Parts: sequence; structure tokens; C-alpha cells
Amino acid sequence: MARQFIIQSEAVPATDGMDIAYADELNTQQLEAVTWGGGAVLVVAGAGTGKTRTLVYRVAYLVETRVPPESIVLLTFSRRAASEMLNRATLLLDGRCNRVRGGTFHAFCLTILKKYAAKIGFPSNFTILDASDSADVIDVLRGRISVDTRGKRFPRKRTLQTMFSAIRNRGITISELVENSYPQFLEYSETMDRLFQAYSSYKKEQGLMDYDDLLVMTLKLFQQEPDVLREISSAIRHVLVDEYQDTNRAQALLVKALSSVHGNVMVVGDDAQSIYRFRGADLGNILNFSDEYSGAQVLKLEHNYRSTQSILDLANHLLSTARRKYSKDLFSEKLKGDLPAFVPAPDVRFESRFVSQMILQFREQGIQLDDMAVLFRNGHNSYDLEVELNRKNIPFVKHGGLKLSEAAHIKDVLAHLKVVENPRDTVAWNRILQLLEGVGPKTAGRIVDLLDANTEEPFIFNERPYSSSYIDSLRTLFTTLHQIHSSEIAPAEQLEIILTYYAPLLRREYPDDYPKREQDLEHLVGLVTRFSDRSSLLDSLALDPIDLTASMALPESEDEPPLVLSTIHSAKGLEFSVVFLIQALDGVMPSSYSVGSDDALDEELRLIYVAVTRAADHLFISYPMIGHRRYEGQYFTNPSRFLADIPQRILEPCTLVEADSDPGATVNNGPREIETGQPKSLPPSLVDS
DNA sequence: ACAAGCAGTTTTTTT
DNA sequence: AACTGCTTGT
Repeated sequence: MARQFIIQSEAVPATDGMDIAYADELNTQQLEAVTWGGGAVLVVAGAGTGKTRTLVYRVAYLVETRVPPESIVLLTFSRRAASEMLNRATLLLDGRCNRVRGGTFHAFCLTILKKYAAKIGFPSNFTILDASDSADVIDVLRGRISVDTRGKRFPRKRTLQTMFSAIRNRGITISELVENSYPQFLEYSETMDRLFQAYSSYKKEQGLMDYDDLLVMTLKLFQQEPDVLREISSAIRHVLVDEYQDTNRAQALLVKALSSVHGNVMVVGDDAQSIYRFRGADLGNILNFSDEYSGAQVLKLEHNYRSTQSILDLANHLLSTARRKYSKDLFSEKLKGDLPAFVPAPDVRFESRFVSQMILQFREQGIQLDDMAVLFRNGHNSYDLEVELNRKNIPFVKHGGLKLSEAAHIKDVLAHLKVVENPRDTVAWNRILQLLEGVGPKTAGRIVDLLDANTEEPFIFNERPYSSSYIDSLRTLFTTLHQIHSSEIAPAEQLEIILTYYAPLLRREYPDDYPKREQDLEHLVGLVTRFSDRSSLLDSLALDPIDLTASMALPESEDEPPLVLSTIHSAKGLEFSVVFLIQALDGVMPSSYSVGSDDALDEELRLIYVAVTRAADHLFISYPMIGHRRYEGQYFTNPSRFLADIPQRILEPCTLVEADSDPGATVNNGPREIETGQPKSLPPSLVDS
């Protein structure tokens, strides 16, 4: 008879003796989630119901119940959410949560892959391709595979990259994707399949991983090497996942794998806030959670602590118009508050003046700039406003939209660093070679092939059958790379060497706007000083692209925290006292790309829902009545179809009038005063243009 | 054969 | 602002 061992079940410790008074600081539902014993739990948390707070307290609670911090994994979707959550947890238990592991799925997978790359046939210094890098690779391979493009249009490289990413995130085949989403490319289905195969093998040969590989290769590692999975997952006692509604198939499988030993999974999410369908987010993950994890519990948080009831009324109304019904009815105990205002402006200039003027008024009332946000659908929707804010000396930061590290000149400079780091990085080689005068795609490819044979001393210039037209610049390039390679200096200094070399190339390539780009490069040097080694710098930049902020902090306002401008996507999870949602136009919100599909339209509606629920006290939704397109001139716009027919008792229509005695736009909405302060005279600069 | 320059089109959202 | 396709120049 085998002996039996009985493991004592750990009594759930009362929270009395703990450092944090959980019962006082949390409501009943939150407390239940925070002190949950174990197993699989789904917490369905509406907007503003203290989702982050609950997760943070959960981490603290686990640590206080003597769960080793390093055995807790906290996965989030975005980098911002990850750092905010870890910071808050750290504050709560002064340092004891420091060793909690976590971050974005991609970053977490990267640390695993760095360690075990060899097991799946990759070098440990593999290069991470960002979206445009992989588009470039695909483009090069398209040339090699001799695509017959004489017929109809072949998809652009960026579209191909998006498609290749979609099939891997969703676990479907090219032809399935083409049939469902890209019927116009049906005849190229087979060609694209070949191209996809070529892309996959090229990455493997060259030691390259794109964003999707980070997830998929980790899964592959787990499948191929059960020992590795066992080693990793037995070191994990709790897996916590934020924003679960935005996870894709691969991420759900990762969660499952990581929790396979202890089975303690807490996922938190809100099906009404799923806004990453385009990236493969699978609502099925959250909707079918209890099927996937049998016996899973579902907890709900519905008490909203953020917004006034007026704002929630609008949010609830929006959800009620969705095709898919959401089981959500948020309630608040805050005062009713002002009705959200719906403000048509004559044109985009008026819209910008209105928003910036209101911001100044709220600031006079004592609301801090960083407690106000302007939200929009697309990164470029705020260009006009940015000009206006600069003119009024209102400091701001912008999140979302173009990333600094995606700008061509930044990529050029970083490619030099990448080549030094990994001389086999043919993507980076191609990029820097094509900067040379007289070198195009073909010549660059040929030079790269010649280099391959000589990886011992990669930056010694050997005489080869190079054409005299570019041999001098090639030699200079090698000298520069060799100089960086052979000296042990900090990344910032390496960057300086590259910048000296790159300066004339930049001026030749961008004669029109090189000064602006030089500023960006200086900005980059400032950011790089934080890093002491090149490898972590490159990894970090690849996974955490720097926001291209237009703020450039004005000296006199440096001490004032800036106003927030953000795409709706980047604002997820944040809250502000005052929110302006601008450019609420049909064709923008919903995007004109979504009108063909009901599911896509629903997502656009959820996007507006997310924007609206960011606001705590005041909400203004505006749009210009006249727009302008290049060469077509001005045209009449339509407001967002989701907002046009909302009853006036929920969303109040307002009008802007130009004040007679005062050269500025003011709000005149009949019975209700939108703002308590009187419109003040505007700076003279408003009068012109 | 290939690079460079020009004109016209196309552009979501993020790791 | 970047990509694609076309024309011109080396």
C-alpha cells in the first residue's frame, strides 16, 4: 500500500492582521475578488469600477499571505498599464511587491525566449522586427519570389504584413482570411501563401522574430519542450491578467500554459471595452472563460466610482444601441452633474479654439491640466489642435499616433546600432546601405550577400567587386561601424558617433524638413542615456516604442503637468475630470473602413464607449461641420451615426457663436451655462487666421 | 541594369 | 508623409 500524505489546506487568513485594511478600502465585490482563494476566476469589471485597484490590491493581498512575489505573474496588454500597475502595487506595500514578475505579454515572452532560444533554433541575440521592419522583409522577398503583378493590384507591403500577422494571431490560414476579409485579393491567395512561407523561413534563417513570433514561438517552445514548460509554470503560483477582453488566441493559450501547474488564474476584463479586434483580439476568450476553465467563478464589478450619473447615462445608452447586448448597467452615487455636451463647430479651427478655450477656463476653476484629456480616433485628428495649444502656450503630451521610433530618420540611426549588435541582421544592413548614394535595393542586397561569408570580423572593409560610384561612402560606413564595434563606450556615445556620420545623409535625404528631424535625434540621445548596454536598449525600444510627443516642454511651464492628448486606444484604463472627444464624425468614428461589417461597426461603438467612460465630471463631444480634403476642397460633414440621434435629455446639443465684442468662440447653448466662468478675452493671436 | 526623381494615390487603432 | 508606378539618367 502506498503511503498517503495529506496536505493541510491553508486557511484563508483573516485580513485583520495585515498591513492593509482591505475591508475598509474595498467594496464587497472588490474584496471578494481580492481575497479569492485560488483556482480560475473571471472578474467582469465595467469601466470605472476599480478594476486596476482590485488587481493591485490582489497582488498586495497575495504577497501579504506569503505568496512569494516572484511566483506572481501580472500580464497586461499595454506597456502603460503594466508600469502603472506595478508602480501602484509597489507603493502599496513599500517595495515588497517589487519582485512580482510581469509586463506585457510580448515583454514577458521575450525574457523566456532569450533564455531558451536555442531550443527552438534561434540565436539568443535574435533581432526583434517591428511592424515596418517586417513589412520591409516581406517587400524584399516579394521581389525574389517573382510575383506576377501585371494583372490586378497586389497588396501593399503594409497590408501583407497586417494579413500575415492576423493569420497567426487568430490561428487561421491565408485562404480563410482572404475569403472572409480580403476578397479583392482572392486570386493572389496562393501567391501570398508562398510569400508567407518565404517570410517564415527567412526569419528563421536570419534569426529574426516579429511581434507575433514572440507569442507564437513561446507557445511552440512550450509544446516542443514540455520540460521547459514544467520548469516555468511550476515556478508560477498565480497568473493575473488585465484587459482580458483584448487578448488574442495565442495569448489565451499562453495564459493556459503558464497556469497549467497551479491553476490559479485571475483574469479581469470588460466585454464592452474590447477595442482590439483588428489585432486579433478574441472576445470568445472572455465570453467562454468558464468553458475553457471548468469550474471557473465569475465575479462582477458594477459600482462605478468615476463618473457622474449623466455621463454613465450616455455610456449605458450607447451600449444599448449595440447589436450585441452587453450585460452591463453601470451605476454611480456621484451627483447627476452636467449633461454631456454635443458641440458642432463650423470648422476644425473653431473646434480647436473651442476646446483650448474651455481648457483654459477649467484651469482657472482649479482643475489641473493633467486632469483633462482630449481624445480622438486617429493620431492625426489632433494636428490642428496641437497648433492652437502651442499658440496659447498650453503644455501637452500626446499618446498614440506616430511613434518616434517609427519615424524614418530614427529607424535609420537605430539600424546602425542594430548592425553592430547583430552583424547578421540583414534587415538593418539593407536599410543603412540604401542610405548611401548610388545604392538601391539591388546593390544593397548584393553587398549583404558578400558580407555573409565574412562574419568573423564584420566591420573590416575588404576590397570586393564594389562599384567605384559608392565605394568611398561604403568605406566610411565600415570605418564608423568598426569604431563603435571595437570600443567599449556607452550606447549614448555610440549614438553620437552615428549621428555625426548620419548628419550629411539626413540633409541629403530630407532637404525640406531636416531641422525638425535633427531635433528628434537629439531627443533620442536624451532618452538613450538611461541605458547602459546596447542590447537592452534595442530590445526595449522595439517593445516599447517611444511616443512622439509634440510637447517639447515650454520652459516657463515646465513645472505644470501637461494636458493629455491621446488616441482613444491609448487612453484605455485612464480617467480624467474633463474629457473632450473631438472629430466625432461619421467616417472617423466609426471609421469608414468599418462600415462594411457589423462586427467592425460594433467595435467602433465600443470605442466611443471607452472614450466617454474616461470622463469623471465633464464631457464635451465636438465635430467640425465642414471638412476639407486635398484637391476636393470643402465639404459638409456628418456627425457620428452613433451620436446623432441620442435624445437631448442624455446628450445635449450646443452651438458655438462668435462673440460680437470678443474675437473668440464662446458657447451659447440656451438655458444651460456650460461653464461657470465667463469667457475671457482671448489672446490677440486668435484674431488672425 | 539599376538608381533617382517625379507624379499621383492612400493613410486607423497597437505590441 | 509614405508608398507605388512611371520616366529619365547613369
